[in-house]
Amino acid sequence: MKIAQVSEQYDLSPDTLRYYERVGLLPPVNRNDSGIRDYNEIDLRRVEFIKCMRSAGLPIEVLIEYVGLVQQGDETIEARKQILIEQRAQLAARMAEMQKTLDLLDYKIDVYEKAVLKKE
Amino acid sequence: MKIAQVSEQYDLSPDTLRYYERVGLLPPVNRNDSGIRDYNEIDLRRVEFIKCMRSAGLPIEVLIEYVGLVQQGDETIEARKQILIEQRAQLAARMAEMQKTLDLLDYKIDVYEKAVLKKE
DNA sequence: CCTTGACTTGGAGCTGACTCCAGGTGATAA
DNA sequence: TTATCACCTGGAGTCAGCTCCAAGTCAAGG
Repeated sequence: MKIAQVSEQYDLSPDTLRYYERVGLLPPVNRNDSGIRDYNEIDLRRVEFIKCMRSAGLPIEVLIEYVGLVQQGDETIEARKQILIEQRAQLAARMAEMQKTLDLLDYKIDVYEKAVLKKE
Repeated sequence: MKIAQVSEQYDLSPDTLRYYERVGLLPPVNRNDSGIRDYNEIDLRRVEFIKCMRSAGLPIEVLIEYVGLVQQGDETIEARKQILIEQRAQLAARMAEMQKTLDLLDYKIDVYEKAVLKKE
């Protein structure tokens, strides 16, 4: 699968896909005889994983470390697990913050709604 | 209340507080005779609101627009409400994305946990 | 009187994460 | 054969949101 299709399928620009590869977030993708990237199933699963993690705000640096450990084999399972646990905790903390903001927004919207009704 | 105390109380750097004022996120704070900022109760409530919104990722530009409308009085209540509704929706969407990622992290952590147990 | 320390300003610099661009290659279509 | 098109590369540019800095002011303590 060429980069344009991957780009479309995962809604990531070709530049972003190449950027991910460049910084080591995605291990080098195989090329055809003309040097053009040909993404295989494994690459696609990686792209999907990265997209998911990035969409939740996990930093690229952390993900680079994680995929580096994956490349190194089973010795690194414990280290990988620790990274995920740490990131899970930070993610949960961010979500809790956001929930507070959501509650405040709901409250304020409600107040505005009542103000609008009163004016009418 | 001087900037250092506000900084401490809300865990925002003095530079950040001045930056918020500079870009119009915080209306100009009163100064004492020496030109030093003296935050009053209203300022503090604004700081708290901004901190809350920013911690959930609402863009500064949107918040500037919102506080601008607040300054303009009751005519803008409907517009303000619409901004909050829109931001609430985007926030909820981001949280839903994050929940998916959280679930995937939980699943992966569990898989790693089982892998560790098997090895022992 | 002089120093210290918290404050002021305008402006430059930084970080993370892309995003864009110029210049080049190779396969296909007219 | 020539033009079009998708792809390639290295490197520069962009954006949001701070963060830092130099140079200056002022009040209080020794």
